[in-house]
Amino acid sequence: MPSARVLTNDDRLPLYQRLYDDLKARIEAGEWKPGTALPAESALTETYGVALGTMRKAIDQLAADGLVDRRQGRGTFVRRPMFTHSLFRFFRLQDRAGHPIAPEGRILARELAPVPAAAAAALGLEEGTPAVRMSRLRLVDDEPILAEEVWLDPALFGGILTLPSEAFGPLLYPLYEDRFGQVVVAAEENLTVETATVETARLLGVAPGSPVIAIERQAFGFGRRPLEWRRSYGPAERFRYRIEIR
Amino acid sequence: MPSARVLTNDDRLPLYQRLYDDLKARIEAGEWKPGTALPAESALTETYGVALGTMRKAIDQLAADGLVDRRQGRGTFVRRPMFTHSLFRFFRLQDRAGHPIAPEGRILARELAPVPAAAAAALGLEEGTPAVRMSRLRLVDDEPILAEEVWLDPALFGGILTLPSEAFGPLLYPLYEDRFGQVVVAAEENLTVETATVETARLLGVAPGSPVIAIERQAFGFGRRPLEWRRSYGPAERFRYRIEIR
DNA sequence: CAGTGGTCTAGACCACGGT
DNA sequence: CCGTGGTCTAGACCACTGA
Repeated sequence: MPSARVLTNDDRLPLYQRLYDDLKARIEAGEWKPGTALPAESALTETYGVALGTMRKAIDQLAADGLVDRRQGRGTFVRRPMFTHSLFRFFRLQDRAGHPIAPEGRILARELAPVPAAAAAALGLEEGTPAVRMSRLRLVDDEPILAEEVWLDPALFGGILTLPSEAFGPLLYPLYEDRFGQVVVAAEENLTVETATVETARLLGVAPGSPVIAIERQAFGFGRRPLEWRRSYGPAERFRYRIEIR
Repeated sequence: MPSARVLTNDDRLPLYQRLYDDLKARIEAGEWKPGTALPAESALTETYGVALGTMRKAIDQLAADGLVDRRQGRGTFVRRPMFTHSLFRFFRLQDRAGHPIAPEGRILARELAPVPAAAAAALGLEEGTPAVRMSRLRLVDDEPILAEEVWLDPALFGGILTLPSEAFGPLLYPLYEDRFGQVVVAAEENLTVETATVETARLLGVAPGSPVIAIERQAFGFGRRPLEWRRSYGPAERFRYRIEIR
């Protein structure tokens, strides 16, 4: 007999909503890790004591919100977030055949530095406290497309300063997981347009004062614990966004 | 007895998909006008001869795609598209209380002019043919937000050149509908970043060469008939876009 | 072949909106 | 009060996946 699960949240809400909330909380608490499968729908209906259709509606909503992927005949899997998101969504990064191009990542600097206000607020640190700062360049065909400044809580990621440079691959988040046990499960990004400073222009190989896209990202772990704050600049002439209305 | 409706499309598709396709086609053909209600779910299940749950899934998808709005106790209504979309989605247009501000529209020029390549391709005209061109400024608190150039097929909208200027309200699409019988039901937009030309800078009240957001929009009527092409420029410093990732 | 998610049905009751 | 969409159930069969 499967262990029953009791919903403790507001019982004025529709049952499928409460199921959604509970499943979402369990995923975000790390009960089922990214890439692994949830219990089968039939198993879940038994543990919660609801009808299949109701459970399906809850899981449909999880899938619509991008928390899980359903694959017929296989199961429902906790999704690994696509953190190359803004890169492919907003920048033209395709080869002649129209295939997406994976950018390279190059660490330019690693140090302990006084954390600026925006990063401090995002990470829950006091402004000016020493924190881990990394400068990083993303390139495609040796052409710079994003100049990044990454800030991390030294209590969690202090060891990153002494890692050998060979430990760094093209992506940072797998490193966070493998070396520091911190899984990035969600993020918020803010896009604005600015003009390139002398330093940013030099890194990106554009003229100072030319327009750049600024992307500020706050990344969260389980339980929405803030893990990372970064600000990236990309050349605005590579930016494009397409929308369909209605 | 309601008149039965037979689905003629691919019967290998799920029933709810075929229902969705058929309902969508009927909406886009103008069988139910924007703002009016569809027949009740129960009536639709009878005319199509399907179960309520199946019909609901089809209508759910219409609602998810933004074609209809469901209102409990009232009905399911064909949606009037929100064409102030990019304005509110990408530009910070709020008063101190956080309420959206409706911009004013001011027509600066109306004329017949040789249609440029991009507009010609969008409207299905030959490049260089005379077409209707309008220059328009959108303002909030007398501050310019968007400088627009609008192109129209003279065969459909030629009469717009001789309308009295009092005929123009804050929005163009109601005018297209009332005066020319053309309903805009969908659009595609492309956002890029450019630097302001002398002319655009003058209209927007910014420095020439400062970054601007360029929005190209192609608007469609019933049956995806191209109705309008426009290019708008807005000051980049008012641009902001926020994304949540998984 | 067994197990998973996908589709479809039939019917009950609820909550809301307008008369 | 009636008609609308909203929620929920119970159960049948299909289609895909991998052993």
